Amino acid sequence: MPPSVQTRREKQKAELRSELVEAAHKLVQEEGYEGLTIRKLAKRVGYAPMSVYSYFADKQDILFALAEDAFETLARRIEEHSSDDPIEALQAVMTEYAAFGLGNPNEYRTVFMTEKTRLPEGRSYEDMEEGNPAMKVLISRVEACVAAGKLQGDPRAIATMLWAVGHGTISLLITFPFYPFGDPQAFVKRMCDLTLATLSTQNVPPLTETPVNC
Amino acid sequence: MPPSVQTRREKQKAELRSELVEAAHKLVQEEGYEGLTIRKLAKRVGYAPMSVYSYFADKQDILFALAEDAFETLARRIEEHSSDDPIEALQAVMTEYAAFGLGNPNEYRTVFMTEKTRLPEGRSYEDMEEGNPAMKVLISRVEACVAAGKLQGDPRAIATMLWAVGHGTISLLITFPFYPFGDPQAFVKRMCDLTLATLSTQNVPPLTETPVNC
DNA sequence: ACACCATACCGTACATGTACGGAAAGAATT
DNA sequence: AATTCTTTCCGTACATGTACGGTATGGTGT
Repeated sequence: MPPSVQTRREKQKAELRSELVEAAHKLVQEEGYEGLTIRKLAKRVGYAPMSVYSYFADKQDILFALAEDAFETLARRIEEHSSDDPIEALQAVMTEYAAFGLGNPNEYRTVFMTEKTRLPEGRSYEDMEEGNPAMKVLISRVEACVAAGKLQGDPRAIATMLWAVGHGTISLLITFPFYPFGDPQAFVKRMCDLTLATLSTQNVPPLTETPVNC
Repeated sequence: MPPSVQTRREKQKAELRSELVEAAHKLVQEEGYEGLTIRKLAKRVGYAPMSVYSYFADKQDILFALAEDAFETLARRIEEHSSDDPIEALQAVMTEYAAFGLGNPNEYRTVFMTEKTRLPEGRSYEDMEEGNPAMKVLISRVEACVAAGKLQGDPRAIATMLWAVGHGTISLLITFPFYPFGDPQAFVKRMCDLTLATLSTQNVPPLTETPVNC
């Protein structure tokens, strides 16, 4: 079908939106995270403050757009760190994930530490999972481990459990920077090893099932 | 020493502070979490809005005071759920901790999911650890397990790792309520079992040390 | 050509957290 | 008793997020 008026308009709207995201990005770079305010952002692109709301539902939405960019960078960085050994490749995911979280605490927080009361704009959780490129890599590398016989069970369940461990570790490190975790990277590695050690010795059933014992 | 003027004043100040906390508590009960505003709170106790700041550094400080109350309740609830078997007693901590987090997401968030840039009022992390009664119980039950030979290694390190796992699990459940974790309690149990299984098979060195293997 | 309407943008207004300086009152010191 | 200091409380002011309604502009249907 030819580019209708409708689609041209949508394209223009998308362009303006990404222009706003870019401006927001610069603002954060220049003035830090809390230097990003709706009014400043609007002034930057020559709009009235309220006009920003034509492109973003609320401020959270802007932060989320920024964070999504960051997570694409993360995914790329993860894919640069791979290995022939599927377990090592999996460990690399955790390591890079942790390095990213510790290096970009604000982005990490907006994506993983603010409640998702509503999924953003009618997406299912699957879209969300596919939407987060980092999570996508995690799952695929878990699948590789399962395929290689290094892990056994349901890949999604394994990935979710790894996610929980990784997230717990990173978010504690971010939230309690003064707590004596020792070297952050070492702590991450320990947690990661701990989890993989057990996961590799047992079959992991899918998540919907309730475990048998007790 | 006799109660000086100084101490009487401090006592009165503390009373007024807890009066404010109580009022805040009622406000939250009546109007929900975001119904708690400085202005409403001040009006409730007959002060001008700014006077609240004589008793609390900022709004976060109020939320924290509320959350501390909640965590004392949690600690009491945990101590009601014990067991002769130290491992079971430890599992009970995790179970109650999870139930609490899922049942009081707001309190959980303010305590464990908002950055602690500064420790509140010159406390060390140890005070903070001692200050959180739930964490205190966790550590003591870990120590019991170590004493009974069910776990081996540094109790603080073990407790911290358990904390990381528990926190990761709970905060994901809170943050992504729509993600298909399956039954929350079952997921928590799985994570807990997973961790304890491995921890029980290996010696856990203190946190300050870096693990030997690469 | 005309009326209609969706869309994009804006102006105003409000509730909120909180910085700042001031006032009042009581304690401490002289 | 007079003065100075400290503590408590407040009034004002500002930046912020955002709700609401208005307006203009350009495309659509008659």
